[in-house]
Parts: sequence; C-alpha cells; structure tokens
Amino acid sequence: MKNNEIVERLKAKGVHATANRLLVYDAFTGLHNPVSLSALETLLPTMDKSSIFRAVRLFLKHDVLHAIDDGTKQVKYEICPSQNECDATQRHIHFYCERCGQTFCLDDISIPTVELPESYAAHSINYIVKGTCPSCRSKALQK
Amino acid sequence: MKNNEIVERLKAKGVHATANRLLVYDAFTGLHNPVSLSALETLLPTMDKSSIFRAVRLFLKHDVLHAIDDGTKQVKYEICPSQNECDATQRHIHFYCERCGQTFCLDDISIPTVELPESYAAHSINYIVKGTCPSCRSKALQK
DNA sequence: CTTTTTTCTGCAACCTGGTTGCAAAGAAGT
DNA sequence: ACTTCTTTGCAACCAGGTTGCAGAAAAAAG
Repeated sequence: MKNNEIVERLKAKGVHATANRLLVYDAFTGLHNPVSLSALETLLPTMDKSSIFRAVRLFLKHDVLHAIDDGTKQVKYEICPSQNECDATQRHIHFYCERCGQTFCLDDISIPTVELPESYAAHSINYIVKGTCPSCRSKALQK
Repeated sequence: MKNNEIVERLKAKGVHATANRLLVYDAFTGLHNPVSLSALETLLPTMDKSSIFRAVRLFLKHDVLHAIDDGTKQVKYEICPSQNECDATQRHIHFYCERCGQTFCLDDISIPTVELPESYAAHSINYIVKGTCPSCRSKALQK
C-alpha cells in the first residue's frame, strides 16, 4: 500500500501520521491474520518496542486497529476494515489453533448476536473458537 | 458445600483431593461470578499463590474449572457445572463491564454456534460481550 | 509401625508481555 | 533562527503468571 494512501486513511480516523506510524500500519497490510505486539517487534526491527506499543495504542483509540483476545497472553491486532465509523458489534469471529498457536480471521462468518438482559449495554463483542486449524489437522491425520 | 461432597466431585473428575484443593474449590462455591487468580489469593490467605496456581491448573486440566478470558490481563475461572463429561461448546456467554471491571456470567444465554468452514475442528468457544453492566449504568444515568 | 517412595506445598526467584519516565530528536508554528 | 509541542528510544519498572527446589505430608511397601 502506498504511503500517501495510508496517510489519508489515518487522517480520516483522526490520527496524525508519522514515519513510524506508517511503518506500523504498513506492517499490517499484506498480512491477513492478526498480529501480536511481539510479532510487530520482529517485523519492525528499526523501531523500539515502546514506540510500536504507543503507535498501536493510538491506533486502537482511533479505531484504526481492533484488538483480538484469543485467550493467549498476547493480544493480537488487525486493521479495522471500515473507512471511518466502525460498528464494533458487527465483526467477524476468530479461530485460535491450539496446535500451532496461530489466530485466524474467519472474515465470512460474522458474530451471531444475542439478546442481552435488560439494561446491559453492549459495546463490543468477542467470539473466539479454539481448536485445530485445517493445516494442523491434516498433519495430525497423516500420522 | 460439605467437604466430602467436594471430594466426591473431584474424584468424579479424576482429581485427587487434598486439603488445599478443597479450599480452592470451596472458594468458588457461593461466589457466582468468575474469579481471577489474584482474587483467589486474597480469598485464601493461608495458601501460597503458586499452590493456588497449581491447583487451578490441575482443575482446568480435568474440567473441574473453566477459564474465561474477558479481555483483561487476568484470566478468570468458574466451576464447570456438569458433573462428569463437559461439552465445552455448550456454554453460556459472559459480560465484561468496562466501568467496574467485573465479569458476569449470563447463565441463561448460551453461546450461539456458527458453521465453521470445512476442516476447522472446534474444541471450545468463548463469547464475551463488553460494555456497561446494569449497576454501573444506573449510576451513570443518575448524574 | 517403620521405611521407602511419591506427591504436594511454600518460598524465592524468574520470565514474559506490557507500560511509563525521561531526556534527546524531530516537526511545526512564529 | 527560535520557541513550542510532539514523537521517539532507552532503560527501568510492573504485574501476572510460572518454575526449581527442598522440606513436609501422604501413600505405598516392607
């Protein structure tokens, strides 16, 4: 993705672009699956982890990124697909493979909603399935 | 709950009961909402945190407890209601209040299931809604 | 009922991921 | 160019979780 395109996207969400922030954003494009902070660290060897952390935190605040909690201790992040407003209750589910430790976006499957009891105010939903991913499963079957 | 009753439950799940393990189990009965490790620590001042940790780890392995990941850094635990076998895919949803930090079990609402793409093998599901709980909400409205 | 073996426990130390304080570097405004 | 505000890297810190180890307790063997 071209830099000025990223700058535009960030601006649309109210984030001032810097060289480092472009780097961080760019690290996400291309990658399809969610990334952890430490993965970003190795992906961006020129940046300090605290700078990456702060960029991510800023992005989260402005809905540039979404956090996914897959039950590992490492939170993972993915780019928010919507250009401006983003309805957090309308998101896809995630699959965490207990064998290889990867987290997959199942983009096509959106989170089924439930009827909450009166006076619970929902703000976001996380739906994560744990199990074995296709590739690990086939490996397991081969044995 | 009586001790010998707990001993029976543990035995049914294949866990050898010890004094400490009874303490840990007992800490859960009565409490309705999921508890974190550190909460257990304060609940059980006579036990060392590593012992609590190991008891919980053992309980998890034998499906005596379930882990709930509410997106905070502290994993929380609750007693598995089923007496022996436990279908992890048939569980209730949880609600995390972003104001007070509590996690609630919404026992009556079971997790809606989705159709996974071919060859993903599901093993457990976590459905957690974040937002504002009734009591925090009414407090907010009063202002 | 002693001895041997196994399991369980507390303590302290460690690890990992995340977070902050601070001073220097950089960008923006005047 | 000079001031002001923002961003960055470094190092240090913090919290929650986890492990190694040696002594205590329980179970098994004699």
